[in-house]
Amino acid sequence: METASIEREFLSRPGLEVAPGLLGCVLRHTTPDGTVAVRLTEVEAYQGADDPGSHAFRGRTPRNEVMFGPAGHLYVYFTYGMHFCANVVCDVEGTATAVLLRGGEVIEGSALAATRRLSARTPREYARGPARLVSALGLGRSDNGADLCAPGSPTVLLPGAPVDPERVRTGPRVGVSGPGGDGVGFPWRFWLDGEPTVSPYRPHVPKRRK
DNA sequence: CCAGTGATCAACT
DNA sequence: GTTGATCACTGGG
Repeated sequence: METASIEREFLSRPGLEVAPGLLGCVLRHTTPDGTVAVRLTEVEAYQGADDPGSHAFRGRTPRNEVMFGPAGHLYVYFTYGMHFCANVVCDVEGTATAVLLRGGEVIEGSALAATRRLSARTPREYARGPARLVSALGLGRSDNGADLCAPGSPTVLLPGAPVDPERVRTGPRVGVSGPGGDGVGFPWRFWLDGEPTVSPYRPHVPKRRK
């Protein structure tokens, strides 16, 4: 029997509560080219209206629409003119919180991931970083809104081997200022200690005007 | 270190 | 309708 996906009920809570529980879980995506699965080793929580770092901070727009929908769907966005990143939408419908998938280990479809990540020098780099993870899985704009909890979905979130709570580490979010970023406020980034697929920390850099 | 690349959105005409 | 700043990043020096 096929392994059942993570239950939507588990995800229907604030992203901050859900995030550490996603470590060790598996995101699997199937396309005509084949299947790649990634075991999550690094995630970040994003809140809604009271989180300046969140895409949902300024309210509902066409881009962040799926963040406001029910839990268990994928929020995929395009950034820096060339990259996609993916979040698991959390919380109840109308409340936009989510968890950014920042890093993971490819545990299935390594050969296919390699063809999608030509610049990677070692397999650990296939999904080390949010845009790399999306690229390795073969996700894109058309996967925005995909249901991760539906039986038979080509994009599915599965439970993984249990994680030792002692290995869960927390810290500020990457590339985000204010609450939950820099050293300020809350540690909204979660990762598994000792995993080589956790992306390097980079502080937020304010852009200078020309 | 820093350039690339284009969608997005607020602030304007 | 247009402008301009910003951007939850990556790869190459």
